Amino acid sequence: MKGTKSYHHKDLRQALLQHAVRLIQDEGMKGFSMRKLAALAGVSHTAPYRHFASKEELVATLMLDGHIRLRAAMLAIAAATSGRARDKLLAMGRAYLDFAREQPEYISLMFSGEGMAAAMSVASKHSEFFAEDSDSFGPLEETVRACQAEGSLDPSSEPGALSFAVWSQVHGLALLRNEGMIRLMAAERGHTEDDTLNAVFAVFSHWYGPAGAVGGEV
Amino acid sequence: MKGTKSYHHKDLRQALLQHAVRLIQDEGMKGFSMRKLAALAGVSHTAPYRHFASKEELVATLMLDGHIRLRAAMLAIAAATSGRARDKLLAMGRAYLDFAREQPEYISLMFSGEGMAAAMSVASKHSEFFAEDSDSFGPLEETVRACQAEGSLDPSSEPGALSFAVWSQVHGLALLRNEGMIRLMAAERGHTEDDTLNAVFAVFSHWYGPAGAVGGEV
DNA sequence: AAGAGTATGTTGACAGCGTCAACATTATGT
DNA sequence: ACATAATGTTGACGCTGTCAACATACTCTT
Repeated sequence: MKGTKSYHHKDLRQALLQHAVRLIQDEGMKGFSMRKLAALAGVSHTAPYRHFASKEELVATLMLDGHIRLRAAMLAIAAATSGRARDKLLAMGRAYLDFAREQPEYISLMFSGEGMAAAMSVASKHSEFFAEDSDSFGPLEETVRACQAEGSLDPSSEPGALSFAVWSQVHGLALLRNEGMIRLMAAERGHTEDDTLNAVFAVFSHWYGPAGAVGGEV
Repeated sequence: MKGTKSYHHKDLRQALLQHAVRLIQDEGMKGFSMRKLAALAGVSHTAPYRHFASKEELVATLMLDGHIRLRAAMLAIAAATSGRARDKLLAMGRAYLDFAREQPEYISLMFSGEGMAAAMSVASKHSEFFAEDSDSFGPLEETVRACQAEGSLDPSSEPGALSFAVWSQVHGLALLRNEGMIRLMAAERGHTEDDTLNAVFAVFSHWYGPAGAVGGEV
């Protein structure tokens, strides 16, 4: 076999995406460059342009990938959680936070400035962006509806707005954590970050419904 | 007078910061460069380095500035709102959203990646960062405590966690809006962005307390 | 008032960046 | 087998952040 790996790489593209994730996690968005990426993959500095029209498009692809993973993680935890929809919803929130913690650069890329702008400008050309399987909001909304049906979330609220409210708080919490705000505040008060997160989550779950026991940890 | 403006500018620094805000709002973080900024201020491309050690430090300064403004806006609206603490809290949330809308680049700079990283690395050298008057969280927490005292927020929750929960949701909502998520979703459902925002806010206020009328608009 | 010292601004250079054009090599379909 | 497309390389361009060396203007001591 030997795999004469000169010239044709077959398949780059995938290798580039993988290396990109690692590069971003190692050096942050600041230190991420096409040329480093190319070097990492062992190709010359313009080879990536045979697979991505621009850095923007590569980043957008990465972002789409992140949404697919996030959606998958939330669906998985929802399926694995037996019991009331309310428990599923809280578990999904935890999954969101976990994802944000384990792949901080992914999340900040998916939602913050660069990624979103890139995705928007690319989505107008390639319609496969924003396909169903990258929709990480849909599953959340479904679960919210289920909560309303079982009475653990106010049935009189409009489901879309309610879902957005839930998304907002877990998204906000995830970002504030990623930005170090929680660690900062927790330290000032002599708490651990995890304790603070759990306390905030308890507040959420207290808001959500007529209560009941809440399990799980961050 | 004539103002022979050659050489000494007196005072650059301030002029640079002002031009920076406009530049960022015009071209976004992507198109913001030290050299453009210098050109805008009518000085040569390294002049800014007499006032800021690096681009990072300039951005961090801008971010600090944003926090000061945000805090001021929230304090102002709180002072201008008469009535229950609960109304003050909601008004502060609106102010947060307004600030995020009017200065989207400011907010995304203040909280997202670049700004935060810059601030952290600069804060270790210049201790005036994170002074009291840039603390936009403190006033929020105070109001939350007042809400607990008057009974419009659950008194049994730990005030810090409760405040964080409130911050998380308004912060998340602001960012999701800035990233275009709300416009996207609202459009899909045939609503306006403002209607959606109001609906989400209604959910928040419904969660917050034993209810009561909620006024104001986005 | 004179001159020293400092604060501020300029010029020129450097490496690294994203991207384009021209060219080289390999894979594929007939 | 050969034409053609797909993929990779080399070299160049203008832009970026930042450094070193130099120029000019303000300020303070005497």
